[in-house]
Amino acid sequence: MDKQNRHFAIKQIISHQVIGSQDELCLALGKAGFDVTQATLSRDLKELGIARINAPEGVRYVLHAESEERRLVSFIGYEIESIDANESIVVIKTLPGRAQGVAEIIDSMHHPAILGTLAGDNTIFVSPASVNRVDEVLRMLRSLMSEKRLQVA
Amino acid sequence: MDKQNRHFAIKQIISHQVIGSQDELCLALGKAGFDVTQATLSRDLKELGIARINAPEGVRYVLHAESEERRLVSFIGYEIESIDANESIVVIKTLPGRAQGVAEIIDSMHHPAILGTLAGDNTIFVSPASVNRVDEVLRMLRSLMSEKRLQVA
DNA sequence: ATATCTCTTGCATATTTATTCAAGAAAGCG
DNA sequence: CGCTTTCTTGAATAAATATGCAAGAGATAT
Repeated sequence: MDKQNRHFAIKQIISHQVIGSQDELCLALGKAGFDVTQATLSRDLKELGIARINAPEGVRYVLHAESEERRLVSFIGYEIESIDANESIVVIKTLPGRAQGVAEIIDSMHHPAILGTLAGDNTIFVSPASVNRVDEVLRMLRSLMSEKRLQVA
Repeated sequence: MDKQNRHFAIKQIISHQVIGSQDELCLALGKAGFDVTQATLSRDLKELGIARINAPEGVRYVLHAESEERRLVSFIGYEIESIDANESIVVIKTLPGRAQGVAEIIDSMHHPAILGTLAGDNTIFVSPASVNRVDEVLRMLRSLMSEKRLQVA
C-alpha cells in the first residue's frame, strides 16, 4: 500500500511542474512508478487539500498554503484547554505560552465566519463575522479539538 | 455591462461565506442582484484567478494569494528594462531601486521552473530549476513585459 | 446611418472531476 | 485459523466545470 509515498510524490510533482489536470498528473505519476487511475487522484488531491487555480494562463494544481497549514490544525487540539463563548465572542484557553501559535494557525484557516483573533499568553479572543455566528465559530473550533487526524503526511 | 461590479461582488462573497460550487455562487450573486449563468461564473472565476480547494471538509473557492499577486504582474513590465540569459541563469535589469520589488513579485508566482531569485538594486538573478529550463524561464518572464492587462479589478 | 470590431453572455455540450458501488487487501479479534 | 472491520482502489457514472458557437450590445470608423 503505497498511498503515503504516492501522496508525497504528488506534492513533489505539482511543485516542480505545471500540472493542469488529473489525467496529466496520472501520467507524471506513472513515469514515477505509481500506477493509479483518475478516481484515485481525485481522492488524493482532496485528502491533500490541494488547490486548483484556473487563471487566464491556464489551469494549475498548487499546494495551497492554507491547505498546508491545515495539517497543523490536527495538532492544536493538544494545546487547547477550553473553548467557550458569550453572546459576542469566543474565548480559547491554551497551554501557557501557546496562544500566539494557536491563534496563528486559526488565522491561517481564513474561515469566513471569523473576523479576527487576538492572542495573549494563554488566551485567545476570536471575534466572529457577526454575533449571529458565534455558535458557528464555537462549533467549528471545538470540532478541531476532537480531530483525530494524526497522519503525518 | 456589469462585469466589473460582478467581479467585485464575487470576491466579496467568496471571502465572507463558504461557496462550494458555481451554482451556489450563482444563487448568492442572484440575491445580490446579479443574474448570470454558471457558464459566466466559470469565466469570471478564471479571469479572477480564483482557486478551488477540495479538502476533506468540503469544496471551497478562495482568493488565492498567488492569484491576487498575479494582478501586480501586469505592472512590473513598466519597471523592467531588460531580460537576458546565458546558459544557466536569467538576468533582469530594472529601474533603479526596483529590483527587490520586482523579484518579490516574481517569487510570489511560485513558478515551478524558477528555483529562486536574488535581487540587488537594479539587477535580479533568476535561477531556473534546471539549466535546461533557462529558455522556458526567459520566455515566461519576457511575456510578462508585454502583458497589456491593465484592468484594475 | 451602415459597416466593422470588440466584448459579453447564454445555451448546449465537451471536458474534467467527484462519487457510488463492489472487490480485494490488510489489520484486529475471538 | 476463520470472521469481521477498515482501507484502498478501479470501473462506471454522476456531478461540476469549461468552452464552441452564435447572438446582442456598444464602440469606432467610413
